[in-house]
Amino acid sequence: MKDYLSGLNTPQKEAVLCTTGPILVIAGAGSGKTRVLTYKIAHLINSGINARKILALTFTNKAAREMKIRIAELIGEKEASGLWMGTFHSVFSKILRIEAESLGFTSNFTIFDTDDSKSMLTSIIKELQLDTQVYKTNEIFSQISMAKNNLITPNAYAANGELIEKDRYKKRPYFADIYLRYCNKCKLSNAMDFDDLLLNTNILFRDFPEILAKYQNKYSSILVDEYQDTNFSQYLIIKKLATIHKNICIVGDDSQSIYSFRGAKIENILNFKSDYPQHKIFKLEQNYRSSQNIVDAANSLIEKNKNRIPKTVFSEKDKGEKIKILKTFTDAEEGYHVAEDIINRKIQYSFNYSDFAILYRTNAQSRVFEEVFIKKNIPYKVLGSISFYQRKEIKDILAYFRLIINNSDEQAIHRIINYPTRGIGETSINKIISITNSESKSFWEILCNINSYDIGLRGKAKESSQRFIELIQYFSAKLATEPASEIADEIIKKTGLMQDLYNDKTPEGVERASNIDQLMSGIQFFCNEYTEGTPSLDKFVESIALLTDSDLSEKDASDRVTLMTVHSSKGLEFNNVYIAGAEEDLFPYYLSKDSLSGIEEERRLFYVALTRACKYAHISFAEQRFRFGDYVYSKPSRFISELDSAFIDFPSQELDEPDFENDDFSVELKKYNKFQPKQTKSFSNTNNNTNLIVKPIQPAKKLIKIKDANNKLTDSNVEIQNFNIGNKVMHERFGKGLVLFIEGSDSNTKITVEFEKEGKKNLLLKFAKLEIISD
DNA sequence: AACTCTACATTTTTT
DNA sequence: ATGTAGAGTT
Repeated sequence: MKDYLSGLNTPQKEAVLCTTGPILVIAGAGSGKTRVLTYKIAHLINSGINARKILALTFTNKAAREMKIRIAELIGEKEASGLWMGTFHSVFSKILRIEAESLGFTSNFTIFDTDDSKSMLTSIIKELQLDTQVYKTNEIFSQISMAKNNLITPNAYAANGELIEKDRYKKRPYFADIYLRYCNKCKLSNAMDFDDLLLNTNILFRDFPEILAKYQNKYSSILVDEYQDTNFSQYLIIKKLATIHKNICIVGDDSQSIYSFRGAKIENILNFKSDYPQHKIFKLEQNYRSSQNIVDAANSLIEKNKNRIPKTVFSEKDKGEKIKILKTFTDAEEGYHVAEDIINRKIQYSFNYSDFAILYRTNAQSRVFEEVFIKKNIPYKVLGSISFYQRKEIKDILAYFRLIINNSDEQAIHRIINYPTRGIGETSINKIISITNSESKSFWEILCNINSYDIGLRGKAKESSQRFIELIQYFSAKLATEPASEIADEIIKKTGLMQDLYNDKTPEGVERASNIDQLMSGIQFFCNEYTEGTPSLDKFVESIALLTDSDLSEKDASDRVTLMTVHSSKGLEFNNVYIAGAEEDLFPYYLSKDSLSGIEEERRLFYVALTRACKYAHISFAEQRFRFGDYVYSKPSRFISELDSAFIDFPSQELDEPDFENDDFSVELKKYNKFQPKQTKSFSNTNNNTNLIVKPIQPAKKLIKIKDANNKLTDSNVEIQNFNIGNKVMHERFGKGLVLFIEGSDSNTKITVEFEKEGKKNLLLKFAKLEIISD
């Protein structure tokens, strides 16, 4: 056994050695949080606690895996083997499989992924004949998700007058019906979505005290990582499990709470103290990752947040370089200069490409970097592109697997009942669905008893559905005895899927075929590694249901620059970090700007981005960015000016008053020659088709008002955000409209203007063509 | 059932 | 710009 305490500083050591009672570890960025957690678990086991009695919850599979390995290294594989460590979803899905019967599920229940949930919702909305423009699948989905994460079941929802009233106000009075129907369908499918894994755990613990007691006694120590990102549902599970022993250790950093859009409640960590009055707090404030400059700058930013636990993160590393701020004219140029900077630094300081990361707010921003990296021959990898398991060909095969494991899985049936084509068309499927609804039976059940119901399927459809059932049953019978690899092999042969794909010689077809190969070898690998009995297909599907993309693309050890969103960078570190697109409306993102909590979360996000850097941080923003097919002008992010200027390297006068009106466009335009005013574009997204007209009022320094087709000043619900023009322009509010001062332009100048229509944020970036008409 | 056309929206995503 | 979903066409 290693001396695992010697490598820890005082607060770390104290946190590790304190093994009983409620413990809150506030772990600043880079303060050795994972280290404390792993050492603490090792210490618990060393001090005689059976690993089986320890429950350690993480937020990613990756974090769980890495920690397990490190614990095994510390205390030996055997001692660590019984440890319950995993994500909330994986741990509680295991418990739910054990206890499934109590809730009316069977242990082979399917886990619906987001796509399954959404497509089920889409079909429900259509069945109820609701307006898809009002009942948008994505919005309904996230509303259901939020309800579930706050433990509001469909019945509780329907009984809650306030919620019902809100829906009525939002013109969506049927939301509760959709929600109820969705839950019923999931149940009929013997399926749970991601949120159900947590919700049903709560229901299980609420309705079956003896089951709750079993697990309360089982886990004598509970540890939770990334507590700031737990939602209410997770919070309550932990709270319930910890009531007996009260040995609960939560680790987190309120400053890094960036997942509220998924229901995470920063209050969980802020309220820990009042939840457990007898708690102890340990603050890890020494940052071992970043230079002083970076830590100090990040502190100066995060201090602007009101809602936080006070702490002072410090670094004892070198002062390091100041944070460099780069302003460019276009996004393309931003990419160019960043690439140059990477090349220079790589040579100057002998860095590897893998020492560099580019962090951005939105995935769409990766493009410009990819383009320039290709041109300049810089190797790179983009994280967070389409997931392997999201691909159609993979999902199709997985649907076969899922249906074989769980015949009730309606989403799986929909996917494959007519793939490959069997002549069971939409009409037949719709007939069955309507019976499914009236009889409250699963799709499969109806299909199996096709003669008992008045379905009216004609000869061919009936015959092929019979053969389809037999095919699935044939495989279902083999589940328990045959290894996954053999069944999978037979499936793709018997169904003709393989044939289809290998016959397709288009580049896409070849790629699809290779993806199938990859899946197959993945299954083979799973079977080879499996040690506890038969590596059956259901075990395989279970093992991948809760995986994400980042769990797969780990092994790539090649030397590349990493491109990813700030969100996915959490927990990682790089010697050189480039934060790109530090512009208002992009970072902070415009949809997050209307509330203080939104802005604070964006600020935390920026804080996370900055604190990924060990030695060097670089922030860039472009004045003009190609977005949604048009050029968009933006101002530098407020977060740049919030950074204490002592730690940054940027001409101060530009920083103080970042406003683009004062820039000389004509010079820039000449220099870059990239600016092309839009020729024509109608205000396409409005119903009333207003033609806006710009009218000069003064001849010398032209004062221009925006008027509508009736020659009236535009009313206040059209707000001009920004504009493009080939001349120097200034603008200011003028009553209901907006006044543009255009210097030296003649009356034929075309200009484009961005609008935001009240209540319709998604119109923010739509352009309208304006004409200048003379008096 | 496969194809083409059109309208539309456009964040972040540990599970 | 780009991707997708739904409608319409062959």
